[in-house]
Amino acid sequence: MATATQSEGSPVINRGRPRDASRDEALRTAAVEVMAEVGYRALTMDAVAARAKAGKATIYRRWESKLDLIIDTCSRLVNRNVPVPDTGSPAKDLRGILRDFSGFLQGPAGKAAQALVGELPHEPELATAFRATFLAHQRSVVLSILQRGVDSGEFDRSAPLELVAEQAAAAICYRLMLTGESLSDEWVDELVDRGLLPMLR
Amino acid sequence: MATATQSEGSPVINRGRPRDASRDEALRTAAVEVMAEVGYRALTMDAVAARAKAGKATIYRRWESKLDLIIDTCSRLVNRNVPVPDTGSPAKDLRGILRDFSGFLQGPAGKAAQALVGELPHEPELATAFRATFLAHQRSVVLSILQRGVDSGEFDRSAPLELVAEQAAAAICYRLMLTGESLSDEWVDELVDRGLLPMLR
Amino acid sequence: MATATQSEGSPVINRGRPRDASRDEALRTAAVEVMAEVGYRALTMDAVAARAKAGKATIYRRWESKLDLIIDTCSRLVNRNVPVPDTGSPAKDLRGILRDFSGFLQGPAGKAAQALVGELPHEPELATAFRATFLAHQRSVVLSILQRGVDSGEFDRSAPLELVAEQAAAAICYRLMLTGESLSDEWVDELVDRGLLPMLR
Amino acid sequence: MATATQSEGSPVINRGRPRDASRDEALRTAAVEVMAEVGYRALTMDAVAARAKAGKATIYRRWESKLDLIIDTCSRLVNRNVPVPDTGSPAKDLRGILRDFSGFLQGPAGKAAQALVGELPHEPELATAFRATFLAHQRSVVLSILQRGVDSGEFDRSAPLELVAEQAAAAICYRLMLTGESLSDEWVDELVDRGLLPMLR
DNA sequence: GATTAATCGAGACGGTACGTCAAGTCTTGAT
DNA sequence: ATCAAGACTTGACGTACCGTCTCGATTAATC
Repeated sequence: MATATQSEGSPVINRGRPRDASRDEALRTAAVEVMAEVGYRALTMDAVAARAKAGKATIYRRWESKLDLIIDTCSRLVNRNVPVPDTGSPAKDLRGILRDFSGFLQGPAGKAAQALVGELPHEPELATAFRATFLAHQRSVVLSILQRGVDSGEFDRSAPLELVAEQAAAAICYRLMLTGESLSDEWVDELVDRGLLPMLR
Repeated sequence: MATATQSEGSPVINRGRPRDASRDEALRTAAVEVMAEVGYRALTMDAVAARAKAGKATIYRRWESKLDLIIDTCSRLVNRNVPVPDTGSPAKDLRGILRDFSGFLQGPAGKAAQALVGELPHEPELATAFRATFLAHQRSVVLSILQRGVDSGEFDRSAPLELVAEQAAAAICYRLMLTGESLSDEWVDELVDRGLLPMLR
Repeated sequence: MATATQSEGSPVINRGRPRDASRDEALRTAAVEVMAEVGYRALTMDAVAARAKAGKATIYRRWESKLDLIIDTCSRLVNRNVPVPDTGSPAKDLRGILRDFSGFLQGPAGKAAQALVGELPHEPELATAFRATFLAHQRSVVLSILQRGVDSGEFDRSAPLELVAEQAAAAICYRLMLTGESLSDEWVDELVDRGLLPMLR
Repeated sequence: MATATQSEGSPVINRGRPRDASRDEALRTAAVEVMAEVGYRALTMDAVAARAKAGKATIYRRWESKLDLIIDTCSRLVNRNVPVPDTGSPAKDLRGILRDFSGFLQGPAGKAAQALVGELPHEPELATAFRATFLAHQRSVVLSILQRGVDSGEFDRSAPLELVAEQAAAAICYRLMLTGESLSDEWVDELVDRGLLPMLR
């Protein structure tokens, strides 16, 4: 999988005109816009290039394929700095972080994620990257909150934390991608109170 | 959305050679086979036509597009007669039906469903059909089992049945489509025992 | 090559519904009309069938192919009864018959003939039929007039009659099909007086 | 009608990769070959593309249609440098140039020309181009020889030169396209001696 | 300051699939 | 057996997109 900028400290000195970093930005922006408008399937490299007023070669110099472009673009959307709430109440923190995720996923990142799901079974690299970026971070954050609850004695020591984290993510993704219903704060609260907390005793 | 055979009792007399129903069958079979081999993205109408020894026009006479063909084909896969278990133990029934769903979704139908998810946001008709076929039936079956449990007093009267049914579907879909982990019977049992039953008291 | 009506005195008695002869007429009329409107290339069997309110099978029961239909249809246009003029003056008769041919060829028959020319090299049967119908009759009529002139002593005994007849036909076809200029009576007269008569002394 | 290469001195600067002129050549060569093998009707763009190892888009970038491709290709065949004979004897020159034309038209160019004739009535642009390329040059060359004969006093001053030139072309085209007889040198000589020279006194 | 080499936008290139259309055959119910 | 209607297979059509390539023109680091 290609990356937009070579980050290894190569001993080879770079001769010639260096890449214009502003093109990276313009291309990723264009990709997100086109993706949001027409979806993954109907997104064409020509359209992205045209929107960014770039040549197609400029795209392929940075990313190996349409899929690669989209994965990289979406990853950057996801890898933002989420301030993990720590109010002293794990239940409250859980509601907080899931509200945050829900809100975030109702934006372009959610649409992008959904567009990629259909490609996962036949694109192993994509699947790996997708799980590493979209799923892993969310999961670890939720798990840390759950663990904090166990440590403080608020949650049962023998509660299936992994399963709870998975159920939290599953509920959000199901609504987002399958039923298409909105991820309102009220719904998140009900999910936590009546769906997740019972699993934690 | 096109349907392969007009079923309404139309007052218009049917003139000309009627559609060859065996072609419907052959085309749907070919579509499933090709889909299973190469996935949705790489499935081509030419390939389906060739496999069914049919002309492309014969496909387009029945379905408007590749998507339409796949939706219809998959819907028929899903709408099978699931014998709803009734052992007297709602918990057992729940495990049974979810095991059944899980097994079924690990076959071609599951792959097909996943392939369609990415198209939902930009294809309202597809979304409607998808939810009506893939989701609604599963949901109603689960709900009927839950209700039986409430009626028999085994489940709490105030339990959030809708939410439980949603969580059951969400868990399965999340594993199937997002994490890609297998839907083993053991996992289903754990899901029911530690994820769903706690929500029912 | 098929003919529209079986003319051989077959001993086989005809069972079942006999062919509707009025359909022959309707189909030929439709063929001429469509041909005149869009030309040979763009003429479709569906269009002819639709115009004649007939089924395609009804056409193919009578003619083997599109080409066959057109050849047969055009032949009937050409094989009309031309009253060969005989005024006592062979030169006058020549002008008369060529004026007649010219006028006739500016109608649908001329368009049809032109449409067929492009097909001749790769359709030997068509070529044979074309020459037998479109060319042979015209030629024999002209030749008979020329011979009459020789017999009466008005034309030279050693004149190349075949060549003259060919030049007459060539001139008309060239204008009709190649240059597209009109075949006016004045032009025909000039052709005869300054082109053909000098060849006859 | 499209032309393969823009030749006007356009003020617009040429951006992007320029057309590969060698593809023009390869495509025209392929077109002539396929045309010679199967004729105009059976010539397919796919066949031409395959023979030239080109994509279909590369053809359609240069020519609007099959017809356009063939017209352009044939025009180049026709527009060769014919050395107009000048032996001092206009009659001899006339025989020479008509022998040359005849020989040339029995090759691929003649077949191509014939294929196009049937399209002329319904394709005004084609007709114009056809007349400008196939007919005009031939005609002017013949006329120049005739004029030379008039100037030298060998041909009558009041001879209908235009008509003679037209008859010459008509005779050749008629044999080539209509009767299909061969354009032998003997026949050309007879045409000149007994058909054309008598018109010139 | 001149040279060098990789960049840039633009768009042509071979290839593949698309969805449409026509030719000629076959199948229905009705006459 | 005929008729109109229209479904059927086959195969070409002209378009669109992918990923590569080639052009003239920048642009920065090296010489």
